[in-house]
Amino acid sequence: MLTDRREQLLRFIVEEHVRTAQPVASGAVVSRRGLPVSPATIRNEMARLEEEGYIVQPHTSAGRIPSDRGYRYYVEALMRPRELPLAVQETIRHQFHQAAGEVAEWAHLAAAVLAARLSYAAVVTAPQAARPRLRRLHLVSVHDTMALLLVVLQEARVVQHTLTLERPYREEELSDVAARLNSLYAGHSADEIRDMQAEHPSLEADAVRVALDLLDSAEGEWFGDAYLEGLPDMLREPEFAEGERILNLLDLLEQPNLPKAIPLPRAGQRKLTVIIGSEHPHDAMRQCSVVISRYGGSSGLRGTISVVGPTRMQYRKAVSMVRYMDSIMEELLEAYLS
Amino acid sequence: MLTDRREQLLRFIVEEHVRTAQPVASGAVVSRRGLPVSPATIRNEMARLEEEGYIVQPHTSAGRIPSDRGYRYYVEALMRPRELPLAVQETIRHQFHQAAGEVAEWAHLAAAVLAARLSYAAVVTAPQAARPRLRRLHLVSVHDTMALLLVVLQEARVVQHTLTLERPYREEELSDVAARLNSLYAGHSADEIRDMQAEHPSLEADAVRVALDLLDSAEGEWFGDAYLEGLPDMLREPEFAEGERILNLLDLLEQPNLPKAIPLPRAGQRKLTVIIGSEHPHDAMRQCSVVISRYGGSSGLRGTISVVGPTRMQYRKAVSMVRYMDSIMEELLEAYLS
DNA sequence: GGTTAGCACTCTCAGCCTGAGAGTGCTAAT
DNA sequence: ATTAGCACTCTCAGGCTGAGAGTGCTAACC
Repeated sequence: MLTDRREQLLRFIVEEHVRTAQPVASGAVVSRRGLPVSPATIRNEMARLEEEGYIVQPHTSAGRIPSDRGYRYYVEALMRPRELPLAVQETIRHQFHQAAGEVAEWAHLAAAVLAARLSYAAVVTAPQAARPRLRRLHLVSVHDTMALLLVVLQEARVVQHTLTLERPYREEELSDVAARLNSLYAGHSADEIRDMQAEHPSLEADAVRVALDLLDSAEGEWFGDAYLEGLPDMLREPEFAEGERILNLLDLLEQPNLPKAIPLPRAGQRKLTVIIGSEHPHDAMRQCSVVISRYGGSSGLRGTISVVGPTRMQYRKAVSMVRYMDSIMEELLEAYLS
Repeated sequence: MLTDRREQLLRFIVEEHVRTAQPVASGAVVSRRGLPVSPATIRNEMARLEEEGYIVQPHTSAGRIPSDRGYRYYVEALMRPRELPLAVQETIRHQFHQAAGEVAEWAHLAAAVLAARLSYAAVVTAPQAARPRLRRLHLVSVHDTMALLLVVLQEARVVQHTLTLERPYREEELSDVAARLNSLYAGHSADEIRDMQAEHPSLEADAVRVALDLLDSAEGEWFGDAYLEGLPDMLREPEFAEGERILNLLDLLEQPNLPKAIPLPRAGQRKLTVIIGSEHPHDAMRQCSVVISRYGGSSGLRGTISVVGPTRMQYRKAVSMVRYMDSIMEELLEAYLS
């Protein structure tokens, strides 16, 4: 445990460094806080904090900056999370009211709002059933020998695939096929459908096979519907000034790589998790911190909300923003998809 | 017009500079080509090319690099475009055979192939009707007071929106509504539907209104369905080493800004267009060249294929790749959507 | 014990100079 | 028209320097 004064000092160093992106010097601590002690005293305390690994010196004649361990201590013990101001809550809520026209749009908007308010990158995944269920399917003719199969999942997500027809079908025939399959399978998961073991004539069999494939590939929490916003904002932070770093992160944060970059917190863990710098499994992320939260669950639908910034992140603001977006997504789920 | 020897020289300078990313020196020209003249002769010729604006010297003691005007001359007169080797054509064709399951996937795959083969960024837009037409619509219940409206466009693209219901509807009621609207409106454009001026009861009216909105917003060639691949590859070219440049391009090439970055060639222009460096309207693109082509048209469906790279681009390869992808997209359109 | 004044020490950073190397332009001869 | 020869210009990496920042240590102090 740290003494009270050292905690205060660590807090100040973290917050000051986050603000200025510069090392914090002993003199600056005294003058900026009007303390009744001399810089030398602060230096002694700093030396102790450094011994214990909470802060480091970039070089001999620089001030101190927090280490990842220091940030961790700050997040755990010193941060004092705060609710978002009511006015901000109102504004955000209003934005969602305007645009709540579509489910995937929720996630997109959530990411955009997070990114805009924090100037970091934000990733939000659309709500997804842990075990995807078929809500309804449709067949639409697009060509003599081709039909479009639309699969609407429980969570109002639509996935599609084309089917090759072995003979031309009229639009009504296709509707009939879809209706028949719906009456059998609507509301069921892939496994349940497989268990039914029904025999189908050719086109129906094709449709069922493809629908099952689509259901299967809709499983897994990350894939398919993650919205990333604000990446350039984050990359403008001074720690990423070097081109090579930008490119590494760019590679890593492209859609298909997201799961590698941001590991999902285990289901058992508490709702909101912070991953700081060297705690990341992936090298390129070692200069970043992530605040991530899972929403949903009660309704069977889940998703994640996360913010990616430099380790020198405004943790308090990021945490309260993520918490709030989480609650908004929960509400929307509750209201529209239960 | 340039003398024959000066043309040869310009061609060599362009191709050598593209290969090495370095200024080309008079000595290098002689030794790398085994010419029976001395470097001094080359220098005299270079001085002439420079006077006429085809090449420039980064500084007094450097070799020459092509100016934008030099690249332009190269593209117009010296490049000798070539068909893609048959083996490559085969491989690519094969990839499309494998994955031709979905229309939007064509565009995505085309972008991915271009990016991978050229190591530049590629943008391909999915085929879109100039005047969008409704192929079919569907209504799916997702909640007591909410339904999902699916609008399938002529080109087998699906757009969706949710409707708020003023009372609960059964699934069959929704199907009936959709069926009625389909029998009236399937195959028509937004304007035609508006002209019919039909009166509808509440839910139907809502559905029609939203469907019209969706049809309207599906208009315009750029918006909605552009696939961008390979951006990091391009940004690794040495001309973009500086972080600030990367960020500017990153901002500009994000989905919503694409139309600003890559202006569409006018319909009247010839099929394939090359835009070189300073010819770009947008500042941040002045170090880039774009090879862009429009595909489709005959079937009423259109889209664009483009490659974005540094001005120091492998124009010949880029042009032949874009040409070939264009022909592939045409074929697919012809085969599946006519 | 904790605190502090004083000071030597270390390190970075920007500016400047330097020599090597690259490649040119010019001149005069062919 | 070509070219050998040479002076010239410019970049680049390396080394040096002085200013500035901030520290750690010591010895004195409360």
